[in-house]
Amino acid sequence: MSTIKEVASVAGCSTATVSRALATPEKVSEATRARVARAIAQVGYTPNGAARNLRRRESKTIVALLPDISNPFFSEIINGIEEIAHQAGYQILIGDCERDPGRAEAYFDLLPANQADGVLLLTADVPRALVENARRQARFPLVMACEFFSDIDLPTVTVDNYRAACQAIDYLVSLGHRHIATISGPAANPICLERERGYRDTLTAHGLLDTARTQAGDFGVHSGYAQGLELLTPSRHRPTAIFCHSDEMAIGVLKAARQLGLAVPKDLSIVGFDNIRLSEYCDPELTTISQPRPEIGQKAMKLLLGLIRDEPVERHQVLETRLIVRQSTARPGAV
Amino acid sequence: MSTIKEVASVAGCSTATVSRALATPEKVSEATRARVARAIAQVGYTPNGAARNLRRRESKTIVALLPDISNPFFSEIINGIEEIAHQAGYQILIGDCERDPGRAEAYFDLLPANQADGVLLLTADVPRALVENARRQARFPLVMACEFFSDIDLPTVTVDNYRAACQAIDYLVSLGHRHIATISGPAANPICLERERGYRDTLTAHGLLDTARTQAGDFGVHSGYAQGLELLTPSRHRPTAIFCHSDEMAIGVLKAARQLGLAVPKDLSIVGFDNIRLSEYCDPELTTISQPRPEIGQKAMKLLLGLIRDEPVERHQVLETRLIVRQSTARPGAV
DNA sequence: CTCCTCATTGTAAACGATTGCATAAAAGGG
DNA sequence: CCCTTTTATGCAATCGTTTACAATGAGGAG
Repeated sequence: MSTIKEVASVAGCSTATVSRALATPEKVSEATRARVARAIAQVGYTPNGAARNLRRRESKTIVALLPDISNPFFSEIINGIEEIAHQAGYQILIGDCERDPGRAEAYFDLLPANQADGVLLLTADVPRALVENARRQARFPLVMACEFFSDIDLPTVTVDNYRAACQAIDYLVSLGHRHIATISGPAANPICLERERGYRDTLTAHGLLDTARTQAGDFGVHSGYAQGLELLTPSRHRPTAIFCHSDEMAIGVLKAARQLGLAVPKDLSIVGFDNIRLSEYCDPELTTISQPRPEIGQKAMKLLLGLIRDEPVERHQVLETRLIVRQSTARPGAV
Repeated sequence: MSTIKEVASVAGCSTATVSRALATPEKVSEATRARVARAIAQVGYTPNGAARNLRRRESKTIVALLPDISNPFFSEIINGIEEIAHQAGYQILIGDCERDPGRAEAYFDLLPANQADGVLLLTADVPRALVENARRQARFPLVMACEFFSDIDLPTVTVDNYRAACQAIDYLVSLGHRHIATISGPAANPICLERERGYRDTLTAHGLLDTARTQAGDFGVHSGYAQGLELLTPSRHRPTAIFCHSDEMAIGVLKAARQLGLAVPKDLSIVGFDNIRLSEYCDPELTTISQPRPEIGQKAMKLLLGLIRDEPVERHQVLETRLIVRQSTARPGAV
């Protein structure tokens, strides 16, 4: 509540000196610095952020836009983001956009309003006009992580979704599976398209393309369950393995299989994606593809900082995934 | 990037009029309002938030402090908070404090810095000095949700943890269980103490107090697993039912039971807490206590808004829980 | 002793909005 | 037609910092 003026008068110096004592202590004499420190403690001074932001024309805040806070997949990415952000003195405003696209716009508007210095976009599901508009502005540091736009070249941090899918499918084929289905995320999602491409290319390489079958979900556990029922309901060609684009959906499939009396992995192998914490605690434990989530967050934040500071940056960073084999996969029919 | 001055000059009026056209349109003539609107569109004006915050002495931002973002339990509460907050034109800064208490302090410091107008505390695990200090300040709107301090009277929104526990234990006793153990959250946590009290009182009421046994976890799935193993490893008095203070821990117990060859619910009944989404997708589906999460968030945010606006408020709000019976509970030994 | 440099501090002008007060014009009342 | 009220607008101070620039004094070089 007290201002820099009061500190200055108590310390017996000008406000400029107080300001410098805080921002650039090396420019202030030892003695003055001490007096200022004492005065600050005495009056209980906290610099007014709004005034500082106004004057400095920066907010030390960045916006992280998520498709869905409640998806546990994102929380560890956020942790990575926060770690780097706080080190650099930035705050994070987390925005959830799932409900309506108006939300996203409100968050983007914080940038010209000097309420945010950059945007970290963790979803491609925002009105593209926003993004295109942003790119046109001179100062609008924007980084995408995890997802991306296939036709707009933005700085990105992603994993190699194509290769990850190839790896999963290769593994299933090597176990002897010949009917491998996929439950993907939203059909138009670029990362899902990449994974789908990996899936189909790998099947093709093994001469199995004609058995390909994909259902689109939404990454959520319920859609996994629903699409799982769809795929597994008795038919001529019931798949013996399902590759899911998220662990949550894989857990949904687990329930569908249980309900239909199919044993996992004996009658059905399942591969998930993300390696969320609970994937080790379901029954059977999930074979899945692990993404380096904290690292994605860290790299994305570092990239954004680079853009904000106008430093040269590596605009496209691709991180490694890892196939983690647990108990939800086996040779078809094996005990 | 353009300022109110440019708008004013284009619209041919003073900055005061532009400001009023935006903030209190009814005080500006129809014609001027239109000219201003056109000018704004023409120069692409967005009001500078920092300047506004400085002048208005408010930030339209509130801080929500969580123990752990990655806990799915909180995300729906956040949704409730956001809903109300956005309606009222507020932004939410989500703070994760788990790692170190310094974090919490940094967030609290935003208030005197005019960077936040209030704090929504979703954890009691912050240095109490912060809270006590906050209470002493004149303007420091602070609301607790879910958790609370037993010895500091702050405005709160909670559920009746005592009654919820009673209900769960009553139900287990009514099924015929005589050895009911508990896996609680952190031992010193007030809500856990409440639940523990409900647990013990109910056992006492049924003359079963001597069979009480509690292990402390940390709400996380791994601690449920570890404490589950502890409780279930063969001994003279293996419990036939376990009441867990979170669904995640219940899922951990499920794994422990599986590993020890115990069938749920035949050999062991399990009751969780929170009714997270995945509780319906594990095997067996979890009997649990549902908390009205979005409503907790909404009520807490409304309460905080009331405090910010200096309106009369209901300082302590208690919401209802509901026991949801699914398949993880049964009569002991029943098929 | 003079001049220059450097370290330290102060002065005052921004930053971009909001708003109390004053003023002018229009409307209403008698 | 004059006086009062209302409506619409402008003027200018203000919010609390930061920072370019100027000023001061001390110390060193010549």
